[in-house]
Amino acid sequence: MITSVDPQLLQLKAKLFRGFADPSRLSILEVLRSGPYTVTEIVDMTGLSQPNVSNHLSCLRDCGLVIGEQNGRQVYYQITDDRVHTMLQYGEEILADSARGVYECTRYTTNNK
Amino acid sequence: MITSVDPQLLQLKAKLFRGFADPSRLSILEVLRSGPYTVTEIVDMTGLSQPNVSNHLSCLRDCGLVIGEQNGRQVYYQITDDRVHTMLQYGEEILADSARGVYECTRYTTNNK
DNA sequence: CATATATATAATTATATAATAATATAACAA
DNA sequence: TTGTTATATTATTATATAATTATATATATG
Repeated sequence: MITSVDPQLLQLKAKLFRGFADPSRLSILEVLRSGPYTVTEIVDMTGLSQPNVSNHLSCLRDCGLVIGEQNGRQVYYQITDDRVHTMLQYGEEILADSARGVYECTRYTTNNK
Repeated sequence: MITSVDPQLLQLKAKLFRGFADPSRLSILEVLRSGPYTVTEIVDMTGLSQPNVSNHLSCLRDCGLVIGEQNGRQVYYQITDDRVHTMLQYGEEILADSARGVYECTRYTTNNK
């Protein structure tokens, strides 16, 4: 066994990607793709409950994917990093391509049923 | 409520990102970053059990992140798409930066305790 | 053919986590 | 102060999922 990678780093990285790995959090990130919004705005735009949005936002904060800035009693959340945008974009593209891939697969592969 | 995004697409995207969102799968992807390997090789390199690796590989296949090519009784797995490499890379970078960000945060922000 | 090897699958169990309901905190307004 | 709004937190429950054990399948070899 050649465990090449630090288990703690793996845990951290997995946690980071978990930020993207839930439909509710993705819908929040999709909203934030177009700019900063308050929690209430996110609640309205996603249709998720307020505590649910707050919980997911705290998860996204912990993952380092978004930051919240308090302004009076509102908190404006935004995506921290352009790479987050890129990853969301790549996610879409890979999905589109792998859907196409599945289709092509039925034409070109030899050993599937 | 302005549900801007198709829930089914969200599910699919979340599923795609789930591929990256587990330490065991990440360790498999890390192995595959350096090229195609058989299941047995991945088992040896990660220290995970064979059925566990097979299960995770089937998950990664479903997510469209890897493909397996059968060669005799071995199956060589490889990453499907360069964007997968990039996303792994970005994951690392965001992690590094957010760690740095947390540090900088204590110096530059005004409204945190 | 019988046996060994490589991989996959199924069933089970333990754990993690998403959603909900209820409540708390904090900022503002009357 | 009291009430209201915005957000966060906590506890609970239901569900999803990772790991394990055992077994199945499929490919090779003698």
